[in-house]
Amino acid sequence: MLSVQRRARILAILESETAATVRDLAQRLSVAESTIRRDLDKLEQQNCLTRTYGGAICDRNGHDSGQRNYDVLANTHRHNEKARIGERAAQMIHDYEAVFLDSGTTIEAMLPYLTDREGVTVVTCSLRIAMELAKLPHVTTIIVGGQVHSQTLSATGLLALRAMEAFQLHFAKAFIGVRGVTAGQGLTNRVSDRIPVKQLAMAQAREVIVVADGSKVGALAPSQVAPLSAVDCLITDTTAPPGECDAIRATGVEVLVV
Amino acid sequence: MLSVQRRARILAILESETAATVRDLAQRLSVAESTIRRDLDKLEQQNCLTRTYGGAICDRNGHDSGQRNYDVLANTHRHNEKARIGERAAQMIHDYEAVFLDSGTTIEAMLPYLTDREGVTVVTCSLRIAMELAKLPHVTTIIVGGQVHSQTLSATGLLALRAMEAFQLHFAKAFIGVRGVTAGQGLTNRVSDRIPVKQLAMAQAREVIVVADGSKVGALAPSQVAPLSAVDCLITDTTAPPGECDAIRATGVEVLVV
DNA sequence: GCAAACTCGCGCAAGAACGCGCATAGAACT
DNA sequence: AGTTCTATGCGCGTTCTTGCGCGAGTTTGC
Repeated sequence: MLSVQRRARILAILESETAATVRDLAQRLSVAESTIRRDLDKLEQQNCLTRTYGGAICDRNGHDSGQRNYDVLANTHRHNEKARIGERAAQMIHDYEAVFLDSGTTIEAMLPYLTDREGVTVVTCSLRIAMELAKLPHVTTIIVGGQVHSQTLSATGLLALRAMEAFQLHFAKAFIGVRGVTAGQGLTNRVSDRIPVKQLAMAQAREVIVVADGSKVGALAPSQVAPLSAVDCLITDTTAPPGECDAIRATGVEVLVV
Repeated sequence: MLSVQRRARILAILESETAATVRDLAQRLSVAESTIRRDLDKLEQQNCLTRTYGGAICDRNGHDSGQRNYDVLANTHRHNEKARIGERAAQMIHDYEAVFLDSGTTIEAMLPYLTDREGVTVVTCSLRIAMELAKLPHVTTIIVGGQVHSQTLSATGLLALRAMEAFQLHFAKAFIGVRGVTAGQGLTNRVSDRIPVKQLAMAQAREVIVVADGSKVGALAPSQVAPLSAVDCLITDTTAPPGECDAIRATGVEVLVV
């Protein structure tokens, strides 16, 4: 076996098991422990893993590890809810459609359920979503340009608007994530130059679908993104206050509780 | 059997099995190991594969983890050279400058040396570079929009051109990576819709810096990106053929060998 | 807080792979 | 027929990888 192959296997093992000991790797690959140590050193130099005493841990998602920690911390107890919302939202994307995907963890929860789509065109402002989708062979992925927002890793600002205008894109559906949804104030969000991007995407879409976990329903954020009249469908989970769901439904928005 | 037939079989084997040893290839093709080594050298020159100690791995790999493997495996023995090129190139970026960074592993090697810059604006078509740079607080990162190329994870095509035009950006310096640099044919690359993006970035830059490891110097790829007259500086390593370096220097390009 | 067990880094030696020069064989050209 | 050129195989010195042993450093458990 080539040394590069052995290193690739080490990475593969680490990726699937997150961590491994030097001894275990040496046994599984039938080489001396010192060889494994040398391999781990080299791979660490290339930022592929992080060396620890007695083994190594995976660096996969190195760039988004901070974000991922954030995700994990913020959403541990809601993980199942988000996955269900993502699955339901993904069902609304049909083969050969063009859709817009906003940035955000709830939108990202759709990605695992898009692997079998054919001929779908996805436009997104999220670098993370774009990188994930680029793996799928039957999906055309288009990233919106613009200034990169370091927290959300998405394209924002005036340049993003200009890029979207220059692309002259139209979507069958736009999937939007927000911080708050209420019957009275509609969609609200933190003050951010990501808001105009959401607005433009909604304007260019035939159908607007908002995804929001239960904690967002009835919540109010400082800046209004759009009134509910601009929304066709809201997908949320069973932790959403039923009263608010009914009130939103009364404005003509289809509310799906999963 | 003709030598070209044998090389074609080597490529076929590599493509289906990703990697192979010199010994294995010699046995399967019934020739001496030295012959296989010569074949692998030639095929590497043509960027068809990447030589490793004891064998070779395939360059053209499927999507999935192909890119990652390519990065990790292909650059093991060149790691130091690339890092040196990256360091030297990064030195050319000064505080409060606006620069364009192309996609590619050699360009990515610049990133570790940009952590202490102040007020730099970086425009890039590479999702990976954009994600890395977004971590840096004192750097403004702008991603070019467009269709995402799955192998390189970069924005390409007509949409990328439109985005760059809409942004109306100008750069102090553009850092470009290519597959081949020769005194006669200038910059050459694989046929790809990434080429117009490189060309536009070069046109918008006051100074064009090409980064290319030694294997690219004197190498020829099928499609011309630009003549050398469009280039101000070439940064390469000591493995570059000195004769070609001199010939490139004679055309007025500053050649830095690190 | 200390000892035992474990892990690490380093140097060394054996074996594998490499590059290079040279000789041979066949093809192409004169 | 002779010459030149290219491709191939072989031998040899060099370089690289790997495994092992040992002293030093680190973790664990009492």
